[in-house]
Amino acid sequence: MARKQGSHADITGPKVREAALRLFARHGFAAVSMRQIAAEVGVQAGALYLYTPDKQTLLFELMHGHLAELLAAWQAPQVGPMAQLEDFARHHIRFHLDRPELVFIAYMELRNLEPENFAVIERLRREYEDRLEAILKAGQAERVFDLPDTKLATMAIIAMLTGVNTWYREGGRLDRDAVEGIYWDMVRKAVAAE
Amino acid sequence: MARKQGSHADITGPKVREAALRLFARHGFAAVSMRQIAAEVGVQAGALYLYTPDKQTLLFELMHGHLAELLAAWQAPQVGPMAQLEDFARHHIRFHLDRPELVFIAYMELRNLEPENFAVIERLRREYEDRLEAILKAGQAERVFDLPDTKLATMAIIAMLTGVNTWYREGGRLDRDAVEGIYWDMVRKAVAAE
DNA sequence: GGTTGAATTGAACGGATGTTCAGATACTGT
DNA sequence: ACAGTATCTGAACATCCGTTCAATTCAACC
Repeated sequence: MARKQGSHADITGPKVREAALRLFARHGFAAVSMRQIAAEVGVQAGALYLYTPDKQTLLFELMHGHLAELLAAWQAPQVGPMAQLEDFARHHIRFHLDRPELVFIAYMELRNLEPENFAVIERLRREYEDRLEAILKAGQAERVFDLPDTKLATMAIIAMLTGVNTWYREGGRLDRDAVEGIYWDMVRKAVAAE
Repeated sequence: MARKQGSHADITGPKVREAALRLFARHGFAAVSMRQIAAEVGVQAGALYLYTPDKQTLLFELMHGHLAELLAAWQAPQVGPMAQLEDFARHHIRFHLDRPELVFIAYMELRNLEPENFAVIERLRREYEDRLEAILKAGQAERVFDLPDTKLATMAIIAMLTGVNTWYREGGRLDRDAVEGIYWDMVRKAVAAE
């Protein structure tokens, strides 16, 4: 037996990535075997190697795609620093709540990347942080913000916003818009000139 | 050969936990083998089972010990909510910066806990969150704080404070006291009544 | 209708996994 | 000097791992 009816590369390919995403997020990269991924796709383990050169690349491409999309999805609007920061904060929450599994993997599986791949991912993450810091610096210069250290504020804000993913569940007490508003309120106050 | 000179349980036992801590933090629970831990201790894999019933328990006890110590190490001082919050924030940063490996494991390896162990750990974590929320609620009642949602503020503050561990490195641009002060400043402003 | 080639199987590779345990060793108390 | 026991080794267990590849099957094209 080989090749069941109607099976094609353009169907199996995405299914492999989706299965890997789901399983890596749930059990962790190291704890998931190629055979488990194959079973989820409905295929034998050997067939996976038509779609990825190896397990490591499967992980790397999930992370890389995620960060590339994150960077592509947002550009600072042509407004003042306060409005830019609000746009950034709201967009960050929305984008991350839409992709909980990718976010989880991108944070948790960094140590399972080979050094070369790790460097690529870290560069992209740094790029994202730099965008936020640029806003904070601009606001600091205009005395709209009052921050003792823009780099620390950058890290603090990103940690705080990404933290939403650890507790938010669909259908809970608050919907996304409400969460967005409440978090923006805290960010705004934390950075504002008094 | 067996039992080298001067080896005793009260030496090997802690060494096993230390090796597991170091290796789990660096490579992740699933990626570390009992043989690797044994090699780090300087012993054969079989000997580990004199000190732990299995690998899972080794992980659970590291996490449990960490959270038990976290809860034991801090009690709210008999002062107003603002001073309590400052004490909490500063203590949180200090405590977490002192134990980066335990903190890392306690956040990253939750999914590798068996359901029963997971429930225990989650209960302790929840207890810690509740302490912070109690402060926020008290401050809200006294109108010292102005928060649209104390539960979200709790999660936001903890995420922000714990985030320090992801970037802080000894000997960097800022020392612990400076970081503590800067973060407390942001927390204070974020929750303060305007 | 026969040929070609993409898609997949299933077996195999060497090696690693967590855990158990009989046997060997060295320290402790008498 | 001897016995007893705590500590550890080294081999074994069954099972899993990531990856490769010849053989097979099916769909599309001529």
